[in-house]
Amino acid sequence: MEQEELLRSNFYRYYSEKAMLNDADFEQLLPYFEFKDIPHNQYILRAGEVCKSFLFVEEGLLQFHSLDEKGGEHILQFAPEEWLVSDRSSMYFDEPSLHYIKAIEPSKVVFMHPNFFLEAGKLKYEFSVFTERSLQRSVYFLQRRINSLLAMTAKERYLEFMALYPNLLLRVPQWMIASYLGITPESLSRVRREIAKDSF
Amino acid sequence: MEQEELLRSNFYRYYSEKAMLNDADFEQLLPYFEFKDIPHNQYILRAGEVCKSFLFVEEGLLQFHSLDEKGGEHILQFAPEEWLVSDRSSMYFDEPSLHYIKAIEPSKVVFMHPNFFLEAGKLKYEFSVFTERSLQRSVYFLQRRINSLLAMTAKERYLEFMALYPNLLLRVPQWMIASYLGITPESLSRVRREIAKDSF
DNA sequence: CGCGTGATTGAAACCCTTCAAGTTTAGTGG
DNA sequence: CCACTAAACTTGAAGGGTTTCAATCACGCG
Repeated sequence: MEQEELLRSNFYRYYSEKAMLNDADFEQLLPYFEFKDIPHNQYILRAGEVCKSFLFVEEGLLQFHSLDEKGGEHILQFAPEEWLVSDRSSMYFDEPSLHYIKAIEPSKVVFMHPNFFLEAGKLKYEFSVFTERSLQRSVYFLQRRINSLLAMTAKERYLEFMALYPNLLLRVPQWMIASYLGITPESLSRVRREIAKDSF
Repeated sequence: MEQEELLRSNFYRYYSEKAMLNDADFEQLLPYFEFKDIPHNQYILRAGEVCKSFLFVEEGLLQFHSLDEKGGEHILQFAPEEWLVSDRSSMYFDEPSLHYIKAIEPSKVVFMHPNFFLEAGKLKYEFSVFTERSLQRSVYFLQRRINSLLAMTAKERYLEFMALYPNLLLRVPQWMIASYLGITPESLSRVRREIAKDSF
């Protein structure tokens, strides 16, 4: 890719701001990342494959999901611009993934080789700190989600979703949000009617 | 504590086996950990407090849970012998916890100061690798749990629980397992009857 | 226009909860 | 060792929330 394109990217801006990587660092790291365009509905990872990259979403929107034996799709995570997604455990333990990663908008994605993190950590200590923080934060969000699924009704979970991800409400079809919340599209439709009624 | 007691502990055996720490290393790390006896039903962490330690369960059984506004208890994790538990995000981001940690058996617990991990990592590279692995694994289990809550019925979740934690079945009252599964004790009772019926 | 996808609505079925009994179990003190 | 008690577990009936299936509506696009 063009040097100039890199400098303009969210990817560059994100890691230079958050983790203090500079031009020279990116130069060094060139072997460990690659920009790719992913068309709408294209899979990046399928169950059974071993996940080989961390994905940074430069543009667009990805989803991370599983399929049950009846073919039902269960969305574990949405990843819009500036989000990282991957199947950490498949990658880390070199085991076949149980999950899928798919572009639900035409997307530009940075594929980061696992060594990207190792090498970037060597270049800047701040990078390791930032990476560690990200991992801790993702544990926090996972726990919070479990707590919501254990303790809240569908309506409460939807209200929480609206508060946490207001930007996704506009971009993601309702049936996908329903899948994320663990309910059917029909139920979500009724929940929304309830909420609309409440606000009078 | 006695030197000899340390050498006999699960804590010592665990980290010497898994992370290659030796006697001299433990000597160095003495300022960063402390054994405590926790009686049955005593809290180690309450919502609103900032979590200050990682806990290694030497003996006994801890639970990590939240309370909803109606006083309902929702168990996020059980921690039997040789398990680590803490509120990572409260600790890492120095924020008040939303959770509770309580001994549900008389327990012996090793309180590990956050610097334990920093210092142990300096002493043995294997320790950092092992710690990183543990964190990745815990992300894996959290994701798996979310997937179960999204995709499975109560019965399926209980069968999964039996397969994953057979030893806890004997030690934990059913109403706590129900809380972990996100159902009422009555429902779990009926689920169990169903399963018993199936096996004829 | 006609088609396909997503959203809504209705009715019945299902799963799970709630509340209110019982029953069993484990622990305690006499 | 038994009797008593409290806690845990079970069971039933009624109710609520969600799903399922089918039909309808709304919209964007060739």
